[in-house]
Amino acid sequence: MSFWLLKSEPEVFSIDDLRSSPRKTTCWDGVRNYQARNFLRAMQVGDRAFFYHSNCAEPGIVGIVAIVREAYADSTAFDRRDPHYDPKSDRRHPTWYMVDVKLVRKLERSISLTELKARANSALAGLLLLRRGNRLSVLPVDEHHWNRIAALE
DNA sequence: GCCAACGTTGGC
DNA sequence: GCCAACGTTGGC
Repeated sequence: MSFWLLKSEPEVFSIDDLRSSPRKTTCWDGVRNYQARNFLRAMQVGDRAFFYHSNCAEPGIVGIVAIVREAYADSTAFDRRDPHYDPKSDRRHPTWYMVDVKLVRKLERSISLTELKARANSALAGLLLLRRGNRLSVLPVDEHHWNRIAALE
């Protein structure tokens, strides 16, 4: 089992939106960065991911999700009217992929980016989320980092 | 709203 | 292949 972190802007899709989704499941579409896409394709059913709120008043980890369907073609890339439309992606050889994720639970207490940063030089040294200039919306998380973060809740 | 960081595009 | 211009991300 591998561990990941998925960013979402809460004004676009929040942890509460996921909680109120049918079967508390959603497809994680719209990823248009090759490195992030490669991480999506490496995900396996049963993997866990932190749900992270970005670009908001208090960025941080707000929940835990499970991967419930492995990577498949992101259909929004084929839809001319979709903001994530990409004419370079074709149905036979898709450029972009998505996975399905299901809510495991919303954290009782969010873990803010500030809190994570406070441990950037100790318990969470090397955490990719804290790397300078990091903008990837899909990131792997080492198991020992996962455990240390989970212990902060 | 600002701006640093980074990815992509396209001319050459 | 280089690199300037441009667009996006995301913290603040």
